Amino acid sequence: MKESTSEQAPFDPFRHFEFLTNRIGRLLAKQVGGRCAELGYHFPTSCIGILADLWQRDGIPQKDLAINLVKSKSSITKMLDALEEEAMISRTSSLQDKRSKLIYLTDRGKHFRCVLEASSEEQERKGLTEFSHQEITITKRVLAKMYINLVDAQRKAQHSTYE
Amino acid sequence: MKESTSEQAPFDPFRHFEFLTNRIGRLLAKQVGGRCAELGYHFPTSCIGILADLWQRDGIPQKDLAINLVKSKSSITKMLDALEEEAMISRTSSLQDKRSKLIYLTDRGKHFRCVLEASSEEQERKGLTEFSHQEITITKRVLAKMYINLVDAQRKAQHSTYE
DNA sequence: AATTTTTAGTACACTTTTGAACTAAATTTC
DNA sequence: GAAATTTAGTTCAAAAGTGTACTAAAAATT
Repeated sequence: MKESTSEQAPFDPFRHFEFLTNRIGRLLAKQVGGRCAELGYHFPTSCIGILADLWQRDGIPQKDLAINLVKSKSSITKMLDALEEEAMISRTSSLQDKRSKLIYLTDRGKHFRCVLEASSEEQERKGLTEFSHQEITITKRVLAKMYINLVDAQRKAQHSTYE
Repeated sequence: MKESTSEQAPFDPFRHFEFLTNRIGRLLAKQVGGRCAELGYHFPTSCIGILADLWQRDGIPQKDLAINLVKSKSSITKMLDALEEEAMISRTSSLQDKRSKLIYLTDRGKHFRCVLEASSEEQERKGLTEFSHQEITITKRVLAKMYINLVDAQRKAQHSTYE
């Protein structure tokens, strides 16, 4: 079993979060995007991330979306254009801060949540049969915390002057 | 605790793998990309995924890279152009199958692994202090299996005639 | 063994995403 | 409280990624 040569052990991308999350993220996005297209919703797949944030809390400014979704603010602008086109969201200028625009879901945008959640849960049931409930709970908790930590670091880094 | 109104419970993106993996994937990619740039390597961040696969097994054809990385074959062509430019890999026509090109790491490409792995492990140590060894092991195992299942499904779907 | 079909990779047009420059509003500094 | 700095969002050019059409080779069909 043991190699006594000077050869380096083979690299295992599956042991590294950066590769695992990245690839799984794209694979799942593809799945979700495919299902949405079938259901007749026509906006770029990545826009669903914006809706996810709005389902959690409505009426947030674009800069928050950019930070949470890990996208540039110009990307968010374009994605919102697409979502507005499809009547999923509306932009309203904030009264407190006239620079800022608050993003709200339309009824269509709210309804879409039910559609997606249903198909999403079914997909997850199918895909995660090999794992125990506990394993899945732990995995989600670890990932959720990882995400919060990373986003937080990102948010802070934005304000500091990069060395 | 219980809501007796007809209001829907707030959506929690953190409970869904598609959002968690996608966002964490992009956050980690940003980190890794930043570190590589600092070290003087100048190719698009996503190209590191190609190197990761080659570190695991050298001399594989482009189609395998496309499937494993969840990218189109045209993307892989462009990424390999960039990596070749930076002298990280070389393309060799396969003798068995003259259509196919096998991708090999150069010495520079092999060496880069050590550079990245070192900085990657340090980063992970810092980022995962709150979790037990067991939690991390479970999370990685679940993700690794998820990835294998998803990629496999993808590979099969390619061969079937899409309804 | 000639013809058809499939497969691996490239080329190019098109979409998505980004970075840099810009506008307008808010905040800070003096 | 006027001037300088920072911040939120848009615009536009450029980069990264994809889909379609293509070439050449392999495999399957006849």
